[in-house]
Amino acid sequence: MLIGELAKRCEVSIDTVRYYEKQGLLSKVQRAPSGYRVYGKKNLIELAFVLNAKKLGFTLNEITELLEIRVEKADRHCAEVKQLVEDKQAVVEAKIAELEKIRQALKTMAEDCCGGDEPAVYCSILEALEN
Amino acid sequence: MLIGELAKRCEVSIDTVRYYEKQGLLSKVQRAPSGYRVYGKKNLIELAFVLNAKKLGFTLNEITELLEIRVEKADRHCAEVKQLVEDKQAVVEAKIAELEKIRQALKTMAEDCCGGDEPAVYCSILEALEN
DNA sequence: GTTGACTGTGGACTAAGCTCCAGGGTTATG
DNA sequence: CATAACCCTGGAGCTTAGTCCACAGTCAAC
Repeated sequence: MLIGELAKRCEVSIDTVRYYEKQGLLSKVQRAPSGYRVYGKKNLIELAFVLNAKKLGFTLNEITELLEIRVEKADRHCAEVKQLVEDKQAVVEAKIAELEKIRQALKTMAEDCCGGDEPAVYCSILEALEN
Repeated sequence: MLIGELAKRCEVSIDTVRYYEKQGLLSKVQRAPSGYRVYGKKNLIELAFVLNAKKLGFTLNEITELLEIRVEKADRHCAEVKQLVEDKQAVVEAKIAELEKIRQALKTMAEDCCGGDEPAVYCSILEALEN
């Protein structure tokens, strides 16, 4: 499998695959005599791992750490992996809480505004934004 | 009031104030003979407006639009302002929904993991990430 | 009159995660 | 053999919202 097929299968761009490789997120890949990268099932799983972690909100740096544990599975503990997941969970929850506040503020603002064709001279939203 | 005081009052950096000015977010400010920027109450309110909008998740570009409406208050309608707020609300809600999904996925993963001192060879989290 | 705190400008740099490009080689198809 | 479709590398550029820097002028206090 060449890079184009891998990229298509994983629904990412070729550039992204090469970028991940450069960032050390993908292990060294075999090369054909032409210099083309040749991928196998292992590489596919590895890329899927990276992309799944991304979908869960992990940064590429954090994924590097996850990959490290994955490679050294035998010498690493479940506790380490779980910790990373729980840390991320906490970050996500904090972000949700913040967005909830914003959502509520926006909702209140929108509700207080007449929203009509009246000129905005006394618009309650503009006033609220001035403090 | 010079830039340092304005910045302190609004709890932003001096660089940020100058940056906003350069981006056209703050209207032209008076200058002392020395070239120092001299701010008044109007400028304070304007900066507060920008910062409040930022806190609500508006980008600087979107704030530019809000400011435009604010300046042309008389010729603009409440409906326009309200629309911007509602659009942002929708974006925020979408983001929350996405994060909720992630939160749930992380939670499930963490719960399924023993999290013990066992080597991570059969860690359910690592397995889940491989698809 | 000389510190020290403040302000000015223009431009470079940062984070993250790609995306695009030029200039070139390779492979499959007709 | 020609053409299209694919691949290679290195490096530049993009986005957003600033931050930092050098170098220089200004102002208040002692």
